[in-house]
Amino acid sequence: MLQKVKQEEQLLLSGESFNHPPKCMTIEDPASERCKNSKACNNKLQPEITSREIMPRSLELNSIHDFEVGSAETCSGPTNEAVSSKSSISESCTSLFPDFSILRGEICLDNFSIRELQEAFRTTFGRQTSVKDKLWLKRRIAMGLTNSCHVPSTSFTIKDNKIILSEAKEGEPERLQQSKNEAESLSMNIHLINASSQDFKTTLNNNMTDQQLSGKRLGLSPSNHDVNDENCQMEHCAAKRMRKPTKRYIEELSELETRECTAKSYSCVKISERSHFPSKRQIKPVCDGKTQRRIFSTRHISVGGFSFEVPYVLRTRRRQPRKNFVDLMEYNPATISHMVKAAVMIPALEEGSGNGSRSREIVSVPVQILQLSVAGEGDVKMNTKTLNCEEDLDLHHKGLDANGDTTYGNANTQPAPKGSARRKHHRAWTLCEVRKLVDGVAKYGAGRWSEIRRLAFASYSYRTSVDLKDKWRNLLRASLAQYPTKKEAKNFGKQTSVPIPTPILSQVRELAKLQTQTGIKPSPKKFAGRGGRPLQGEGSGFL
DNA sequence: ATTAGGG
DNA sequence: CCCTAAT
Repeated sequence: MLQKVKQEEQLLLSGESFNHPPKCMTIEDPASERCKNSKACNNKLQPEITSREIMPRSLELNSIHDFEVGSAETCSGPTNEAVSSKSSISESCTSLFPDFSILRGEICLDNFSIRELQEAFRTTFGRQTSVKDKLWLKRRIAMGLTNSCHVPSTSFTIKDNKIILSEAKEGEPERLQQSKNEAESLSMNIHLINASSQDFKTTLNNNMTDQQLSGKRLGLSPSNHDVNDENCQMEHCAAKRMRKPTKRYIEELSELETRECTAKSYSCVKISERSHFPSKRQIKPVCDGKTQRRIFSTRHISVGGFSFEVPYVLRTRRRQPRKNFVDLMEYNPATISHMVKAAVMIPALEEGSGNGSRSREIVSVPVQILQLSVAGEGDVKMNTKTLNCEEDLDLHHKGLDANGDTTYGNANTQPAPKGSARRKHHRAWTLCEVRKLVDGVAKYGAGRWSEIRRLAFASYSYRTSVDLKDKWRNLLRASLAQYPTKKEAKNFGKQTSVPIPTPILSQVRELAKLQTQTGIKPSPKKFAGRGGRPLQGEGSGFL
């Protein structure tokens, strides 16, 4: 019986044109025999649909509803431009009954040739497509028509991987009450593979006709494992409410898209063309002036209505995506010349926010003037003018120190985006800082890092207590390691970082010894090296 | 949030 | 410096 019906349907389909109502071909129940003739079906449908005109527009207006109402009112009216503008499809749209063929998604689109599908795609999305994949086109069109559809469903359920449409007669309001038997009669052979199909468990809004339902369902059932990534994105955008993507998500997306865009000649532009944002993916490689090698590149991505600029470098970072060119510049100073503008325009995110969030107790905030001067082939010298840096005068001759100290400090006039992660790749410890640290340890004791930071590092907002602890550990190591070898003189000239003066190291040793003695922490083996070598100024009174 | 410790 | 566990 079923076969028979289907065969009939096939026949009808082959004979009929696109405006064949899908309901008639999906009917599996003998109860639907009344619809054997598609014309009859359509004729029946018409009064019902026109009666829908009174459907309140304000009631959950979405694209589909708009569309439906428009179709119902006047078939070629201005409201349903999607229909009326279709070249081949619109032919079937007479003034007598609305054309729901488009809404029928796969079923009716099945009959389209690729060219027609492309045309439909064009009128749906307002742009051309060169895709020849029929399936893809169908799904795209259906998706486009159901995009952002909210599916307020009250009259169909899912059962046995089928969407069971609850509908009594065509368009009767009491279809909500109809018998299950009748409901089964209209069950669609739509398999919802997606686990989210449970979401459809609710029933559809009773304002919808079965045709509309079928259209929606076709659009919404993400049952195809499409290979196309962008298509999947599109689907998700349409099927779910988008949530603001997390940083991690952006990163991963970045990774994915990088692969995608490098592997094949990407055609991803077309996704976002209709977006509100100018979010055509832009690839902006930054090349080294000399080697012309790509160092990094960024491009815009738009996810769920949010536009981001994501450097490809992010792929290598597992967290805390780099937002700041400064970070990159630290590693690729040669690229600075290409990014001076960016460097000037981009605020120092980390310090800006760090100051605000972490150190309220800042007594004196050094005001700096950041000057970028491009010299030669990308060699940039950072000149920081520190107006208020106490006790650092002895270091000013070292560009590195001054640089590491406050270069990216508080000079930003732009508001620092909040929540920007503290990302300090490398900020060399200045002698000043080391002294302060040692002083703090001497005063407050090792281990009370937060206190030291608060009291002794008030003006160094970028040093956290963890930093202090780490530095102290390193100092300790250095002091212990360096002491027996006594070859610090050799390292002195080579080290790029600040060579820690011997007195300080000795002092560190002393302090360490002291700490262990008074010690909360019994770890004598660490400081097994006998501490006695007397040095100038080594006494604890010095700092 | 702070600290300690491994990486 | 980063990360994480422990507190």
